[in-house]
Amino acid sequence: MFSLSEENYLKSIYHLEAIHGKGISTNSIAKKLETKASSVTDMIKKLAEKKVLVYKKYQGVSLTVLGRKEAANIVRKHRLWEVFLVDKLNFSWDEVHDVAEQLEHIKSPKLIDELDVFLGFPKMDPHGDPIPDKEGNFQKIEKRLLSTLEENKTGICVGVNDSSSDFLKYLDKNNISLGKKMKVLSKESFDGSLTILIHSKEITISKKISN
Amino acid sequence: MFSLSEENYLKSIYHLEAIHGKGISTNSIAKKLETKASSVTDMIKKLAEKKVLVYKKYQGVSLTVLGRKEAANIVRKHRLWEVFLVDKLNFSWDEVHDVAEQLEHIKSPKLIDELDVFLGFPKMDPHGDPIPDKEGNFQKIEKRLLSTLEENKTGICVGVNDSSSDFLKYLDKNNISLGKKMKVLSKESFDGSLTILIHSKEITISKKISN
DNA sequence: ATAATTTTTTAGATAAGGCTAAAATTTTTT
DNA sequence: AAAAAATTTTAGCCTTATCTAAAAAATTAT
Repeated sequence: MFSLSEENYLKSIYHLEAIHGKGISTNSIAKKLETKASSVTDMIKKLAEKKVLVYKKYQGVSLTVLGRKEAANIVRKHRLWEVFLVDKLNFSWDEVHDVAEQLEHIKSPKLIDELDVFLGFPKMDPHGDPIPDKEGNFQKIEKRLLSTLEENKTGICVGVNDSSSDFLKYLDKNNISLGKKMKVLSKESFDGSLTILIHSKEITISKKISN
Repeated sequence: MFSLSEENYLKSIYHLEAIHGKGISTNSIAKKLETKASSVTDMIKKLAEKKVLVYKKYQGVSLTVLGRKEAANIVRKHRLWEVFLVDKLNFSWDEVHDVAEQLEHIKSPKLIDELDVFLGFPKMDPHGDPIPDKEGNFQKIEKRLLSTLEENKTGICVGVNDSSSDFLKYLDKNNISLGKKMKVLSKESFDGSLTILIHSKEITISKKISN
């Protein structure tokens, strides 16, 4: 069994590996968890003893198969709870993160199985991120940044890269949501800003948004 | 904001006050929480500083208005989650306690409000215990122990005094559930056992069960 | 009313998880 | 290749919530 703190470390390392591959540095974990590198060193030693990751001094860490499965399960719980909050309890997609962050640590296999049934076995969370199954596997769908789409090409919004409340509220205000079609009308090479057509309305968005 | 441990103390003291009135002893709290009296002394000092209870050395504790409201809210959350588990996720009434014990500590006012809406503002949990509103008030319904019912009188099961899995499974096996009518046919004065008519079937139950 | 017993509190220790400051190691620069 | 910089680890300390053992107070029995 893992403590709340151990679970948060596992989850962070899991997310970091998804982006940067194996060999995650102490500092990057510390940054992600908003803690100090020295605390991270202590914890990864403990997690290495528990066989969920491999650690060699000064070399960063990598999850073991066991660790990855454990982490995927926490992510699975997080995302299922997000679906529950949005679909059943009228939360908007910018409100769910903090609550799901708490709910993901509830320990009960039956609870999460039944929640999955109750929600109709969703494959995606409200931000377009995939929900792993119990083995930790999930559908990968082809994704590109809007900023890499060429002029006059059309794409469908399948996810967001940033789940901060501020960003999601911006999208809501501009009527951008999952499943929406959008066409790139023009790209400004000076600052990378983009004019797109969505809902037969033209809007201009910054490079930061399109990324 | 209260820690998980502080919340558990508040809840225990709240339940003890409901049975024994004000002035709850250190030892009784220790027994309820399966901890040591010395730990209780430490914690109640802390809770007294936080103004949720009044404490005088060697005199036991009493909840303040603030403390009672805080505790009632935890109980509210616990019982709403129990309703959710039984009504929506196919849990049986003997399986819900441990999970609700975890869920009751999730912090999000919106979550619990919306859950209340989603469940249709239930007034009772699956064991027949009342669900307090946000102010800590709840419907009191007249209850008597089955063991105090006279011969040839009929009553309706409105709750249970023991929510242990073993007891609830026993009730399931004998088809006893909330709302069931039962008539006392005879009382055995020797051991206090009772023969009752339920579902047009006669069964004999021990004093322990009827209490 | 004094002695024995029970309850409660205090004192000191422990484990988890985090911190700061300093030391060790690795990486980057020159 | 040595010096400088950055990263990582170690050492020692803090807080929270526990515990045990001993002391203090209250209660019960004689």
